[in-house]
Amino acid sequence: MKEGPNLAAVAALLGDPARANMLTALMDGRALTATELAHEAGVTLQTTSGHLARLEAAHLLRVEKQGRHRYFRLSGEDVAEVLEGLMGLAARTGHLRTKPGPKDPALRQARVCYDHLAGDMGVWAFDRLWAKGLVGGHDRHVHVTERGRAFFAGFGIDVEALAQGRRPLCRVCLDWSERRYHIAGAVGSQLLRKLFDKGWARREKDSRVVHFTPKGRQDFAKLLA
Amino acid sequence: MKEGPNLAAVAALLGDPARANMLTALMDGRALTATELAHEAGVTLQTTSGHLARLEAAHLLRVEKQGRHRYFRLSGEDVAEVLEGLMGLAARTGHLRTKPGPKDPALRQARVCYDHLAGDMGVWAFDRLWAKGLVGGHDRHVHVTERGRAFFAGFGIDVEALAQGRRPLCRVCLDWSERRYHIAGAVGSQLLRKLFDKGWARREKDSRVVHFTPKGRQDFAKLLA
DNA sequence: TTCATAGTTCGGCAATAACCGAAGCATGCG
DNA sequence: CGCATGCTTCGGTTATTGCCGAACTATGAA
Repeated sequence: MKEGPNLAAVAALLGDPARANMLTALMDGRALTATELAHEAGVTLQTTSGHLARLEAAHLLRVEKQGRHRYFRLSGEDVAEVLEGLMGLAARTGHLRTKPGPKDPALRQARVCYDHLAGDMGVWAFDRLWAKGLVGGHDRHVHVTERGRAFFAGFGIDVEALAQGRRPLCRVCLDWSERRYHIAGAVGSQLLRKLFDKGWARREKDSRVVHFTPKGRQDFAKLLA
Repeated sequence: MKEGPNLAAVAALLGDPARANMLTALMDGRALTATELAHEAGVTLQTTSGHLARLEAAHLLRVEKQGRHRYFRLSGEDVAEVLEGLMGLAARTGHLRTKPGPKDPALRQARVCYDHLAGDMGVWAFDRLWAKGLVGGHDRHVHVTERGRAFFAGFGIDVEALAQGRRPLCRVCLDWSERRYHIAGAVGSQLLRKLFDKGWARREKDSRVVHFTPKGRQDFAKLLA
């Protein structure tokens, strides 16, 4: 009758508005304190505390103690991926939160997803990497090609070194606004970092929105032309 | 504070055990009736009805009406993908369920659906009829062609006579094990009857299972070759 | 028409759990 | 030390919602 793991328990955790708000706030990969998350969720601190305990028990969050603060962050990229997927389903049903807020277009254009680039720009970048034969594979199993290694090296990303880490080198992540894949994994993470380092883009404060400078956009386009 | 679509509403839908069981049962892409889903979920039909209405309203399910049955299926691959992702998170926490149960292979191969042939054999027969140009049309509106009339006459089925009756001459029926169409309607009914009359197949007692004799299978294959 | 099956709607009950106030620890600072 | 801050635990209230029995509608078969 029933097959596979019990998804209901996890989904129920994500299904509470307060918890969902907290997780959404953590989608950008930052670590936030319980007090900050309480504010995000719009509930009192003691309520938040209970929620966070449950999320941590389910291994959806990791916590880092630091003095009298406790910093919470998503436990991994896979959590962010599922959250993005759920947003995709929600967006499809027209269940937009309220109306598309003022930040919505910016969010659709470029945003942080965990620690890599999402939105229109993220999907475009993945498309170009693929078209240029810098990443390859089929379905969702993606890898960096030989030519890709050279390309990333030229961009200041040492793929060989990343490959030593435990983290999957290259993954894809489904984009809720574009309904297509963008690049994730260690390479995706480094790619976004380089965009910031080079001054091509910067993060909006307290938001997932990523702003490209005019020149940055131009250079990025040229890079992947 | 809040960015992006409201994932809580969708996640809450997936977070109920009964609904999660229904969705899990639909994960393989088949279409199931409300009664079957009620059984899967372990709740009564009226409870199921409410759940299905909500899932459909959220566009997580699509429904196909067929006679007095309503066949539900996942609305798309993206839904299945999110469910998979949630199972992944659940599995990570060690929330495994009971083992998968054994299926009934005979039922999948050939069975009675009302009064016509379903299962692997039923879908195969419809494919052949279609490929040979004996039935035609598009989408779900199917009719017997001129050549088809001659073919069925040769098999002992008088299409002209059947056309006099109130019952639709030729319909298609969605197959739950193959999740494709097989032939139904008056012609489908007569076809199955002829299979029994000719001794090519027989019904298992108190079951929907249909057993073909070796010779019957051979002759049927030759007929539609 | 009459009967059977598939599914929906309605109403009330019961269990869950989200919420907050208040009190209790723990850490850091002066 | 005393005090403030960050967070957790406890208890009781409240709102939600999942559930089923019963009655109702719709389709099909005889």
